[in-house]
Amino acid sequence: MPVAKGSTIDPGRTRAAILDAATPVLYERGLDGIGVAELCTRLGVSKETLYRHFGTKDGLVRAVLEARSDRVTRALADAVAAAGPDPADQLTAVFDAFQRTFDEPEFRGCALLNAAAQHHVEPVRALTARHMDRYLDTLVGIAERAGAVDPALLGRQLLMLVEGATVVATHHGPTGAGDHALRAARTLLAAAS
Amino acid sequence: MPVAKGSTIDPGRTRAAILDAATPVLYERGLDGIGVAELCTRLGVSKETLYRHFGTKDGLVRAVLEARSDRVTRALADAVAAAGPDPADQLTAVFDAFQRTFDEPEFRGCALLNAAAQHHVEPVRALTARHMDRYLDTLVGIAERAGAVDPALLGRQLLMLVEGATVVATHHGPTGAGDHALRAARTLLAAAS
DNA sequence: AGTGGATCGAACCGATCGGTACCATCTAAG
DNA sequence: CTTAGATGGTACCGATCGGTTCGATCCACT
Repeated sequence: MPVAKGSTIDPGRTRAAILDAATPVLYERGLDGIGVAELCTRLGVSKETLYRHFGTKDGLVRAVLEARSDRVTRALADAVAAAGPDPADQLTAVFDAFQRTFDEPEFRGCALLNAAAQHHVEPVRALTARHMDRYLDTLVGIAERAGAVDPALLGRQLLMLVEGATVVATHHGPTGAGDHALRAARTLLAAAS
Repeated sequence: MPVAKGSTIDPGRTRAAILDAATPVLYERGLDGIGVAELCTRLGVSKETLYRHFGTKDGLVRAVLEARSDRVTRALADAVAAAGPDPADQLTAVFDAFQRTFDEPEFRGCALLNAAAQHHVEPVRALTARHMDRYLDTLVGIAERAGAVDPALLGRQLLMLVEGATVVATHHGPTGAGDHALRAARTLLAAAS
């Protein structure tokens, strides 16, 4: 049956729906862990539609990763903004937000880091690098507001704690990872100003 | 031509040679980034020999990862042991050792983390988890010798710095990563005793 | 009413994959 | 010298992969 009986034909919506549906599947199975055929079955679209919208499997992958990076980065910035003016509170907001993702049953590590390890080709690695730059911007901002002597250094150290907590939560268990990293971050913050 | 003209026929040596030669190739290309046929060409062995020794591509992968984890873990423990009794010096030895690997031109991140992200199936993930436990043992040891109030906590925080430094060095550039992480680690060490 | 575009389902394509089989040839040991 | 086992090279197998094509069908717009 071509075209679902009650479905609305709207290319924009179709594209967005594919993106939303493909994101968790590619995250769970890995970029190469699922073929285009099975992926289309799961998404409820035909291969022709997928290829018309994204051209290539890699095109879909890039779109998914970009959207994910945008969403996560925005969520983190929002959490920081909602935490008030105190840099210590902002740090708490950051690591609380990460702990919430660590505790999700589907958590499998940072999607961007996983993607870079899987397709270690330039286009994907560039997205991961940009993702990390965005994190770094947020963290350096906190360091600056805290009056750190070397905000760039403290920001990078905080980035290491964020990424380290993610890795440890992925491979050594999520319990307490956010809190342990937060306590370390507070110590660094207190010592840097 | 079967059997190289001057080669020694010694199954043990052949197996070890395959392991040694396959390790950098699988690291550089990714576990799924190279097929068995090309891999065998690079290693200079026939597919039959490879399959006789390792049974499966996954068997080879597991053997490579185990050997790599053993080697890296031992090198880290040796570096710590050679640093003398001062926990601060031992920390320096740890992060200096990591910085040296970050600076290698072939550096592509932690091989075990990459593997877990690529083949995210249980056998490989278990190896990565064990690898991380080994790191943790070494770091908790340093925390204990430093007289930390909660050595398990400090050890886990140091693990986050180690893994975070690795991730940042991989995706944001190796320059100074080890040193920045070391300074953070020293701060934590000083504050924890 | 009718036209054009979006979609589905399925068949199909060439390439590549992991893995197996076979045989000629060489080494190692008796 | 002989024999058993290890190896290289090559061809081969079935499965799967990303991607293309085609026709039938349905929606959206005029």
